[in-house]
Amino acid sequence: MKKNFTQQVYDVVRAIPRGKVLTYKEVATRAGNPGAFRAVGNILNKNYNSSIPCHRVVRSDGKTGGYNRGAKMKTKKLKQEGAII
DNA sequence: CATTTGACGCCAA
DNA sequence: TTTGGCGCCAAAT
Repeated sequence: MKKNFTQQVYDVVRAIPRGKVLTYKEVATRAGNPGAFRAVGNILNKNYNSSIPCHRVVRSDGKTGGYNRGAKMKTKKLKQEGAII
C-alpha cells in the first residue's frame, strides 16, 4: 500500500504514544519528507481528526505551537498526559 | 493551472 | 544568547 506524504503524517501522529511528543520536523522525517515540516502543520490544520492526537505534535523550539481547540488546551492536555516539552 | 496561505525550522546578524 | 529574515512543502482557493 503506497501511502502519500499526507497519509504517512496521519499514521505517524496517530502512532504517538501517550506521554510522548514529537516535533513537526520529526513527524515530517518519519513521513518521508524531512523538509516538509511546513506541510505537516498545514495538513493537520486543514484536516483535524479526533483520531489523530495532533496535540502531541510540538515545535522544535519547545513551544506547543497551535491547536484547533486552542493552543492553551493543547499544552494543558500534554501536561495532563505527563509529556515533557 | 497559478498563486497564497500556514499549527515551522534553520541560519545569520 | 536572542531576534529577524528566508526557505520549504503540500493543500486550499
